[in-house]
Amino acid sequence: MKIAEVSQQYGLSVDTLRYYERVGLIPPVHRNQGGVRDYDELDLRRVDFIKCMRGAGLPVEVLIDYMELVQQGDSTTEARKEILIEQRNLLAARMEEMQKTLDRLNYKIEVYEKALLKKEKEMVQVEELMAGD
Amino acid sequence: MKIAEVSQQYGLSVDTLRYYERVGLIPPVHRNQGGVRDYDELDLRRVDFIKCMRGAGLPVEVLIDYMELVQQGDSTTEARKEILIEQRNLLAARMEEMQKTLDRLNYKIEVYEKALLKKEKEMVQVEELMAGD
DNA sequence: CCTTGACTTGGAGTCGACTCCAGGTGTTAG
DNA sequence: CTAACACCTGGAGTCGACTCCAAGTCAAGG
Repeated sequence: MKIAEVSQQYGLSVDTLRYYERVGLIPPVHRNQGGVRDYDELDLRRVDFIKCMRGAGLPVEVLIDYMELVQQGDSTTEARKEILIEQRNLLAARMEEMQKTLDRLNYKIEVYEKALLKKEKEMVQVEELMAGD
Repeated sequence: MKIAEVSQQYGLSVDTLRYYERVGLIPPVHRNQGGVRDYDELDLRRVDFIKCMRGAGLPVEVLIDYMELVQQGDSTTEARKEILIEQRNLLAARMEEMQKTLDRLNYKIEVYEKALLKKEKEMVQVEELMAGD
């Protein structure tokens, strides 16, 4: 699969895909004779993983470290697990914070809704008054 | 309350507090005779609100627009509500994405845990073999 | 009176994460 | 044979959100 198609499928720009590879977020992608990237199954799974992790805000640097360990093989399993655990905990913490913000937004929206309803009622009253009945 | 204390209490740097005010995220804070900021109750509530919203990743620009509407008074209630609804929806969407990532991280961590356990068992077996009993 | 320390401003610098560009190559269609 | 097109590279530019700095002011203590 060539880069344009991958870009389409995963919603990442071709620039971003090349950038990810350049900085080591994704190990060198398979190329055809002409030097053109031709993503295989494994490459795609990596793109998917990185897209997912980046989408949740995990820092590029951390993911680079992680992918480097993956490349180094079985001896790094423990270290990799530690990275994932730390990032999982950070992510959970961020989500809790966001939940509080979400609650606060919902509350404020409710308040606005009530205020708008009240305003509307008043308008009706004014109309009635002006209509004189 | 002076800026250093606000910074302490809310965990925002004094630079950030001044920056927020400069760009209009927080309306001009009350000053004492010497021109030194002296945050009152209302200022603090605004700091708290902005800190909360920024903490969840709402863009500074959107919040500036929102705060501007707040300053403009009651006629902007509807518009403000619309902003909050949109941001609430975006936030909820981001949280869903993050939940998927969280699940994926948890799954991967489990896999690593199992792999490490297996490795350990093998080590024990090797030890037993080498001990010869 | 002078120093110290917390404050002020305007403006420049940094950081993370892309995003864009110029100039070059390789394959396919006319 | 050449034009069009999708790809390539290295490097520069952009963007959002701070963060830092120099130079100045003011209030309190020695």
